[in-house]
Amino acid sequence: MADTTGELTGDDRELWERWTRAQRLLASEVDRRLQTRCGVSKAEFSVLVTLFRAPDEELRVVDIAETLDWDKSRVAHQLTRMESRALVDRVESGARGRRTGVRLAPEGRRLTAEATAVHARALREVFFDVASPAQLRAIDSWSSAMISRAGAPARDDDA
Amino acid sequence: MADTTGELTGDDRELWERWTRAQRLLASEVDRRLQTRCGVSKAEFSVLVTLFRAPDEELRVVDIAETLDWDKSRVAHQLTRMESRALVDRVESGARGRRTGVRLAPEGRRLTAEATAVHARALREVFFDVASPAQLRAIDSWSSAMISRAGAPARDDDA
DNA sequence: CACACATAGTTGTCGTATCAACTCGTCACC
DNA sequence: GGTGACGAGTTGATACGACAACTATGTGTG
Repeated sequence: MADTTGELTGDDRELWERWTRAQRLLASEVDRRLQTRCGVSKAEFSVLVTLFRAPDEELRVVDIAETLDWDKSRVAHQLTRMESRALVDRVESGARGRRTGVRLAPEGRRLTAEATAVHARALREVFFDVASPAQLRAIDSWSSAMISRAGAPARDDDA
Repeated sequence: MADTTGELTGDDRELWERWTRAQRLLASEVDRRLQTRCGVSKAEFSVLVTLFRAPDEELRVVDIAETLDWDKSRVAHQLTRMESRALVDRVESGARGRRTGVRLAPEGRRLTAEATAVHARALREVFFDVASPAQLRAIDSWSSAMISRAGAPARDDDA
């Protein structure tokens, strides 16, 4: 609230830079572990977990897009790649009238279990066991405020 | 600290998802403002600010790469695009022996000033004026801990 | 039944990020 | 003074994400 131009103090600027840098370090460390230990990208993991949580492990493209807050074409492209890796199957629905569905393939289910464990362990080691309870509370309350302020819905990646 | 597998509690998982979502909302809002109000992408802005802060507004590709923690080829590609927009010039150094340098072009300098103001105002409105002082302190202390834990150097984008 | 219209999904294009290969100049050493 | 290693920079291949155009499958109304 210094002035009317929205300028920042040097301290503010440094805080912002530290914070974005810390976020980036954390995210890339988690991604790196997923990639090197399971051969799964963050995007793939997001899709796998979303499907895994769904009833019958089946969803429509649009459901995945809404859950992850992705563009539907991004989902389609991603599914094409994952289908070629035999992680998911595009099925002729049957259930919901006549639309197509996407299901976890056996290999996808196996990978999901493996990656979920790696992901959880990574989060604990590089985040939850590093931050103090007070820091976690502050981060969480800020997150909630930010989200409710934006009003938006979806959930996104990083199960 | 539940067990030896690194599993997370449901609360932890929700906290993590809220937090990554909040980060994403904040970052995309700032990026969106930069893009729509100045026609500058986050990557372009990072390069502009890095050059602007440098002595003589001139750096080598490698300096930019280290400062932003980018791959040098990413910098080269980015500079090619920005050069075609007349935001930067590749100069025949002169100073440092015979290597090439990168300088802010006049249009780049103008844009930097404009974008810096927009960026600062955006940060104030969507971040500093939203978070409480206590939250900011906690976020900052966590960031510092995270960075020193990683030991890493560079500074990255988002001036 | 036909027509328009909405919804779901795919495809193509472009800009961007990563990786590896390549060029070119500098320097050390024989 | 050649030659080989190294550092700096560029380029090309490939993958990914955003956006828009297109296809195909409902749904509604005359």
